[in-house]
Amino acid sequence: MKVSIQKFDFQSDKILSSLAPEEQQAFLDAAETLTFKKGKLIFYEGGIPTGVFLIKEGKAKIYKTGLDGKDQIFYIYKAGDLMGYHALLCNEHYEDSCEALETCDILFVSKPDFDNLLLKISKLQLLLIQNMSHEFGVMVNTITVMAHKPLRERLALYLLVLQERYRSEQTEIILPREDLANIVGTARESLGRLLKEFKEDGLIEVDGRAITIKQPAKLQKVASSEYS
Amino acid sequence: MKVSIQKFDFQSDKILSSLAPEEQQAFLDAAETLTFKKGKLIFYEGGIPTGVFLIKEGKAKIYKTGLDGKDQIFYIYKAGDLMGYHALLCNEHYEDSCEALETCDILFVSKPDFDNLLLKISKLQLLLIQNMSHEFGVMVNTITVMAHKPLRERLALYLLVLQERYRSEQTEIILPREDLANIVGTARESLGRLLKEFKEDGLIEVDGRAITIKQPAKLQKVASSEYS
DNA sequence: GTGAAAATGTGATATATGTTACATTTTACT
DNA sequence: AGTAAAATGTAACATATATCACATTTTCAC
Repeated sequence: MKVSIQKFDFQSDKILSSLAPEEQQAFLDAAETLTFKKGKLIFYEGGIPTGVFLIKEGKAKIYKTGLDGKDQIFYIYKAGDLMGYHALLCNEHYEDSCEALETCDILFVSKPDFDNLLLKISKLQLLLIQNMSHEFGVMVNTITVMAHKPLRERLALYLLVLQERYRSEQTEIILPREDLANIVGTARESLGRLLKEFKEDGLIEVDGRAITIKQPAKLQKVASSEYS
Repeated sequence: MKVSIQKFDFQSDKILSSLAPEEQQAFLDAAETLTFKKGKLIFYEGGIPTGVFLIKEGKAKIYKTGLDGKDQIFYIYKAGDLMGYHALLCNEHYEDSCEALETCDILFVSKPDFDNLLLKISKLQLLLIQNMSHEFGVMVNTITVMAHKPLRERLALYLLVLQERYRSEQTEIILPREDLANIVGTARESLGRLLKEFKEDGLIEVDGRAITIKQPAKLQKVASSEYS
């Protein structure tokens, strides 16, 4: 059975984009713009949430550092995505950290202002509910993949997922090997070996850090445990 | 660093129990009672949600079947827990399946009735938001554990988690080995071997299917990568 | 209670992936 | 542009865990 890529997409751009123009404007009015340079932390595990973040420009990774010091990356947010609202909404400390992968322009709305928006824009609560219940399904799929799929299939799958997420902006996947390894859940060295194999099989093309998918259909098959 | 058990608990009993008595009554009034015998499916992956479920009596597992035919269990729900609302709320098909682990008495509220409750009980939306954002953190932790922790630590952790969840009703963990393996994310045989080790080390006691934790503190250490 | 079916225990074996160590290349800062 | 620091490639090796095959026990239905 084919694995569907959309089942790994949070659709975090849908919350804001589903609001009416004047409601979106209310959000913009409440926001201030912050800039995070590459490598800077936007929020971090254990920290206390003070608001929500909307990426205007750039990409950021959400991850968690395990006891062994290795990171697990759950998601790469891109321009248009709303993020950092989970811990805020349940009044808990952040369970995860968020780091800018490149220079990011970010709209920040403080907790009081966001609470205000929640009251003023009745639809917003419903959109959050819809989005988080969708995210739950994504997490369920992610856990299944991590726990059961062998590395080769995980890599094939996540290459497709990343490609899809980057598609609107660029055709290649540009990401440090270590980050890619931490998405797929493996060691940097094992990742390298497999990338080489994929390259030799003509599934992808590699140019330094940039990975281009050449045969998505075949990659799909690998991701779905159907390889010759 | 110590792994905290509560970070793996959905707190799915909190939604209903946080409502005022008359609001809870409204829920009860909208519900009908269904009984599922052991092994029966309450809902299943790919199915279309028609309502939500509250367990009155019994336990149920939420799981997903991988392409390889092996199940991954995410959660064991028990009496008092509300479940099955994610797919309903985002208008998607179920991503997971739910099966009764023992005979379950379940309160079912149909989608139209639940929508009604959402309108009538303003607090309910907020409680759902709070709960799902909390669940997100649990999922984040679960993925990290699955991707990074070795089997021994995962088993120690989940024994503690299960013990905590069962605590109010019984002191032992009673679960088929296969289910336990599918929670921890391993093969039945590997699980068996490790249980034997734990038993020999005096960490647990095993009597047929029943597992009793004898040294929770030591198990904690194993779960936290601190074993001698 | 009894027997068939299911679940569990056990041991041998295979293998995927992590680990270690180091050479080489690329990146990014001044 | 030059250089130190970071990232990546490579190979040998170690090992945790899956797999397979089968004996044994337990469970459950009749």
